[in-house]
Formats: sequence, C-alpha cells, structure tokens
Amino acid sequence: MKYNHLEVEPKWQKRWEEKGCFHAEENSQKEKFYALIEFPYPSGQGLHVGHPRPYTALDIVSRKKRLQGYNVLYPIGWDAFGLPTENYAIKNHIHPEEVTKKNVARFKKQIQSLGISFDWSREINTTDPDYYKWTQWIFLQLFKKGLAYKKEMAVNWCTSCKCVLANEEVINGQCERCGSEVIRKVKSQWMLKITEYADRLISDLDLVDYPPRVKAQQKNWIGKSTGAEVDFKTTEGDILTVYTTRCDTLFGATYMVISPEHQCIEKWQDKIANIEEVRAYQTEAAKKSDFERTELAKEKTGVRIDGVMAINPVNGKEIPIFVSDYVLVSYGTGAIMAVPAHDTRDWEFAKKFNLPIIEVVKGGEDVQKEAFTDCATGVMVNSDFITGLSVEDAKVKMIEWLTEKGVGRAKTNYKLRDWVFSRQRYWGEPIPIVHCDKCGYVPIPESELPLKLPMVDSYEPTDTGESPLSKMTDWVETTCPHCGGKAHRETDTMPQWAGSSWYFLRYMDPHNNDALASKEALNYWSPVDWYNGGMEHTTLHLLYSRFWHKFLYDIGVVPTPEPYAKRTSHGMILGENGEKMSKSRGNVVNPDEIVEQYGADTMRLYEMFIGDFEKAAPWKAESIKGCRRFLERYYNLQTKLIDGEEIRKELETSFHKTIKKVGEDIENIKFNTAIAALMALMNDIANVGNINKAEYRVFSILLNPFAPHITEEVWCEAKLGEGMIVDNSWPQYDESKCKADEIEIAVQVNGKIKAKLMVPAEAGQTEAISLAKSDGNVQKAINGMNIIKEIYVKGRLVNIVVKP
RNA sequence: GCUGGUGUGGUGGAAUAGGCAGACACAAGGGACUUAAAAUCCCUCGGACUAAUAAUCCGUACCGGUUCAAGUCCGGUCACCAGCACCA
Repeated sequence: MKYNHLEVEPKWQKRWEEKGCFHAEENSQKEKFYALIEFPYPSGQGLHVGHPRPYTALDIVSRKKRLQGYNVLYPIGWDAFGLPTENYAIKNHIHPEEVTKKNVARFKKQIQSLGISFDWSREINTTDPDYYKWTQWIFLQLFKKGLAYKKEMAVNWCTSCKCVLANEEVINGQCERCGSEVIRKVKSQWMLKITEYADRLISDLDLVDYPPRVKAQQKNWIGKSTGAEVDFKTTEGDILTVYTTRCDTLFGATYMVISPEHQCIEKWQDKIANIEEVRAYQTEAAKKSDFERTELAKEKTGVRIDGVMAINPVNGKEIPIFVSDYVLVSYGTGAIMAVPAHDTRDWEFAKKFNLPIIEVVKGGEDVQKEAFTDCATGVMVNSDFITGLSVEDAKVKMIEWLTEKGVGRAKTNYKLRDWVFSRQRYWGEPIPIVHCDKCGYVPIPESELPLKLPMVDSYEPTDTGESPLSKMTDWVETTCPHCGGKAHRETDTMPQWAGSSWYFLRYMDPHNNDALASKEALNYWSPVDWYNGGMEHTTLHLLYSRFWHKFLYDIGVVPTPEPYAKRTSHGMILGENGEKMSKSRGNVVNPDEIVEQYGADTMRLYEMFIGDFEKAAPWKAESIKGCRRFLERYYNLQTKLIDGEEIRKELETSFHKTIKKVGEDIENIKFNTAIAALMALMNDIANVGNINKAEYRVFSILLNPFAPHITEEVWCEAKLGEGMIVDNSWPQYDESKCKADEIEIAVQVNGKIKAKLMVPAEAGQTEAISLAKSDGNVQKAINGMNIIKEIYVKGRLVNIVVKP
C-alpha cells in the first residue's frame, strides 16, 4: 500500500475547516483551554522550518485537550506593523498595506499546509483598523491615567532606520533590526510609565508558572535594588544627593563622582577653577555612544573638580568631587559616593587618582591591594556609631540615623526605564493625540477611533527625524477636541510592541465593535492557559504585555492580574551546520519542500522528534526519513488488520504504558519521548505480527495529535470508528495494567552487575533476593564471602554487598 | 565580570525522585528479496581484551568527595550557549 500525502493531507485540511472542527465554541458549558503561540510577523521571506516548531507543539496539546473534552481556543493572527515591511515598501514603491496583504496570504497558505488546528475564524491582524482601534483605545486610557507622557530626552537614534529605538532594541550600540550605528539624539518622545509597575512585575511572577530562567531574566531586567539616598552638603552650600546600596560604608567614602551630564556642573561653572578641563571631558564623553562608553571603560577616566568640595554628613570631612563617565546620569541620582575599600570600580579609580582608601568593613584581605565587597561576612570598623555591627545591621542603623538627621532616606531603584513609545515611521498605529497651543496634548474622543493611518505618497523617513506623516498637512492640521481651536495631530506612530501587547485578549472576541472583547468572553477565556514563545521575547514582549495587562486589570477591563498562567519556551531549529538559520548563512530550510516531499505529518513528527523541545537542535535532512518510515509502517498496519474489539493480552501492558507515557509527555512538553514511546509500541505490534481493530483505534488516537492527517485517513479507510478521530475521545489507561506480571531486574554484587533475571513484578524482598542468589553467576561471586548487606529496589535491582 | 543553562556513542538524543548508561531514531556494516537498483524485511553497531552475542576491565567534559549504588547529589576546574553588562 502506498500512502499518498499529496492527496490525503489537503483533503483533510479542507474537511476540518468546512466542518469547523477547531472553532472554539461560544457560550460553552465545557471547561476551557486557551493555548497561545506568539503570532508571526509576516515577513517577505515566508516561513522557515523554525516557525512550525512551537505551532506544532501547542497543536499537539490543543488536539489532545479537545479529545479530552475541553473547549479549546487555539488562535492565530498577524503582527503585521513594522519596519521590514515599510522598508520593502519604500524600496519597491508598493504601499505597506499591499505588501502586508501579500505576505499574510503566503504565510497563511504555508501554515495551513501544515494542518495546525488554528481557529481561523478568529484570525486577527494588528494593521486592521478594527483591531488597532483598540490599541489606540488602550493608549488613551494610559494617557488619561497619566501613564503616557511626553518628555524631552536623549533617545537612541538609528542612523539608518532614521528612527527612535527603545533601550531594549539597542544591542551593543547597534540597531537590533538593521545593525547600523545608534547615536544619542534629543527628541520629544511619548513615554509609558512601565516603571510604575516595576514592583508588581517582579512580585506577581509568584502567581505564574514560567520556567525559572524566564523569571530570572525578567527580574534581572527590571533590576530592583534597595538602598538609600544620602544628601551631601557642598562647600557651595547646596546639596548633592547620591544613591547607594551600601550606606553602611558611609564612613569609608573618600570622594564623590558625578556623571558628565550632571546639572551641578552648570550650577557651579563659575566656581570651578578648572572648568575648561571639565568641559573638555564632557565633550569627549558626549561624543561616545553608550556602547563605546562601556566598552572603552576598561581604564577609568575622570577629572577632579577644583573649587567645590563635598562634606560627608557622618563625620563632616571635606572630600573631593570628580566627573567620570563610569557614573551614569540615567541611574540613581547620577552621582555616587565612592568607597574604594569596598567597591571594585571605586577602588580602580582611587588607585589611578591616588585617593585614600579607608577600610570600614573588616573580614577581607588588605584593602590597599583589593576591594572587599562581601556583605555577608563583614563586620564594621572605623565607623563610629555602627562599628562592630554586621553589614546588614549597619545598613538599618545608618538609614535610621540619616532619616533622623534629615540627610538621607531609604530608597529603591530599578534598572528598568520608562518605555519610549514613539516611532517616527509610517507603518504603525497613529498615536491618537492632538496638540493644541492653548490646551496642550489632548486625546481625541474615543468615538473618533480608529484614527486611521492616512494614505501618503511617500513613506520615506524625513532627514529631520520627523515621521513621514508630518508632511501630510491635510491630516496633521485639525481642530482641538477641547476648545475647537486650531491644533495639529501627533505624527509619531506606535512601536511594533503595541499591537502585540494585548492581542491575546482580542482572540477571545475578535469581531467586537463595542469593546476590545466582551466581559463574558474575557471572564470565560482569561487567563491564557499555556503561552509558548521564544526566549528572545522574555525581556521585551513578555514584560510589555504583562504591564499593559496589569494596567487593564487596574481599570477593570480584564479579570486577572496576569495574562498568562503558564509560559514555555521552544529552542531554535538550527541549520545543518549547527548555526542559526539565516538567509546570509545560506542554511535556511523552507518547510514547503519538506511538506511536498514527505508530507506535513512527517514534518511535524520530525520537528517534535528532533530533540528536547526547549533546547536548540540542528536540522538534519537525513533523519527525516525515519519519521516518514514510521508513518508508513503505521499506515501499512491496515494489511495486518484482524478483528477484535479488545486489546489483546500480549499487547495490554505495551498499550497501557504508552497511553500513560504519551499523555504525560505531552503535558510535560516531552514530545520527543512521546514519539519514541509510540515507535516502541509499533515495534511491539510488529513483533506480534498483526493488529486488531481495538488496538489500531487506540494507536490512531494517540498518534493523531502528532500526525493528524494520516490518522484520520486510516481511521476512515479501515473503518475504525464513528465519524472522524476529532469527534472521539482520548483513551484511558489502567495503572495496574502498565506493568507486566513478570519483569527483568538486575542483580549486582558490590554494585557490579552479575546477572539479569525475571521475577514477579510484585515480588517481595525475600523472594527477590533468594531468586537472585539462585543464579549461577551470582553464586560464584558471593561464594565464600560474608554478606554485609542486601538491597532490593522493587522492580529495579538487587544488590548484594559482600566482604571476604 | 554577573545571572541562567548545557556538556552522554560516528550523529540527533533517552535515562521516574540516587537504582541495569546509550531508549527511540539517523548514519554505517552484513544478510534476504531483486536481472539490477530503489523500497522493504532480518542481524550487528561505545571502547579494550576476545573465536565468542563466555568472562573481565574501562567509559556520561576534567579532578576529588558522599553512598551498597553517581550521568544524576556535594566541592573544585575547564569548555560552550543565552541574557545582562561601570546599575553605585
């Protein structure tokens, strides 16, 4: 029998869609299950074999959950705004909307050829005005709550994209997308106050089931630290405030450092004796990008400010102030107190500038030779009223003292910055705000949403850095919704992250015109039960969408504080050479070819069998055959089909064991071993020589989530049961039948294997050991020795410990 | 440097919670079928010593430890991957 996937697969895909087999039910009494994959960006290159890995994985989960009686929502859509499309449009003089339409059509066709059980009736597209209406609506709510604000600030400017980038999008001083140099530029930007949610974004990680590495990365990114602010008086009579996590070391502060951008330099310019030198240093620092500053900072540089000194509040000592670029203006207060004895960076700097190093924490080596930074074991010395305390106690005491004297306070800081939300590009959601000279920034009325992206002739970014929209005077000039006077529209658009920050909510009720989703739908479907995505999105997308969701929770729109109950991450599929697949490396594999040659089922099976789902794995064209062979053996079982409505005794254990294993492995994202178990069961069946209807039925259902087309075909051809497999239910296993009556155990003497023998599965210690001792090899090994100990692990082994 | 992770045959990878290392595949070799090839089926397949699928020894990056028993636990070292990187 020949299996023709080219004919069979499209047939079933069509039938499923016609019958709406995978459409999530509305108003269902069933228990819900919401599975979510990161919706793709429809790029011009089409799908590569990496895309289907997560889709297939959650497809397996979804299909199994449906068979188990759940009302499953497994949707897909398109995250279609974004720069590559816009750049392509510019280059080829086609409207981005056209480009998007074309790319979506291609992606859709490719994905549908894989037989993923997406609910296509809920397909969404972030560039659809009916969709971005609600993206804009959320922005307006943020604005109304004061969480969206405009700020003049130095931004990351990509010289090639001519566009502002979020800190998160700058990799080693280069644009994440195009790799061009990123420089600093001062611009007025829309910002979102994600920092207001920093604490909850950390603490609510306790509510969700994410892999530890994902949680760790999120915490790391937010970078919470607790410490204190300390006010230093200066000889100018003003105050220089620093942030420190080590206020216990205040007695060891021998100098201060401010960042080159610190405002005090302007304030003190008339008093600074060496102002030229300081200015020159500032200029040097400004020339460097952030990347260079950190990169070149192997050797510390700086300039001492002559003419102004700071006064240490704990002992009244005058200490010098330096300007150095190892202090960042954007973190803490942009100024630090330097304690060279107990901070590595301060120590390096002190050595270079020959500054005093005073030990205030005892427990390390000579602080003149190396900084002692351990907080756990140290004891305070040379520190007046905190001498003798542990570091932790000293911190507490010091904060009390500072607070009492009014020269300091406890303070928490975060590395996380507010989210730069403006983009000076065309292909994004317009920001629904107008600026009126009289009223300032005014939101447009919600009734006017969506604010549609106007058609323009040219999407080229302007050299001034304004959005292409700024050239559209008709669109820009408008009236103020507040006073009716002349006003102009915001011409910046939103970043690509906007549409993807809430898309999972829209799937719950994708065609609603009155709300982003109905209350009923939100209450029924929230939260997402299982969200799978790439590690590359753990710090950006995941954090942004959790932030938006928390905001929506606060204003009563969504019912849960966290959007995703469970998150898993898939490993990348690498090229044959073990490198990341990319066009430039020429190692990209197109799934179309695999589907054509071997069929979607084989492709799915191979992608799941390739290795641990959470780890990267190299693609091996040679290995795919094994999966195809397995499916053919399954298909050809039809020629060995016999009657029988019950699983036969000789296959009972194999079947029950496999039902258990496959079910558990799917839940634990161990698809590779689930498939291995099915292959092993196939081998058991081959040994028996034939298969009966009951057995074939169970095998088909177990295999169905992995290889849905061929199993439906066999089900139908061999008349295994009613309707389609998708109308049936997942088989049950009987725990007592998962183990054979007799099992093989190993017999060791002193931990070395001497024999293997069959014993009753339920054998007790005495029985097993006496059986073990009856073995010839074992007898030889223990003969004439004293038995010290006898160990029996049920169903596993016997170990006899002997001594001469 | 910090955080998280990984290291097992020729290859991809298995191994419950400390209990038979190498499941399941791929490749390779041998055989059957065939005029032949492909496909299919059967056998072998970590290494050493072997006539042997007898026995023995070695073997999960490296060194040491705990244990009747270690890929798994503990201490140290090395390598690689990812993220962060002067965050006071």
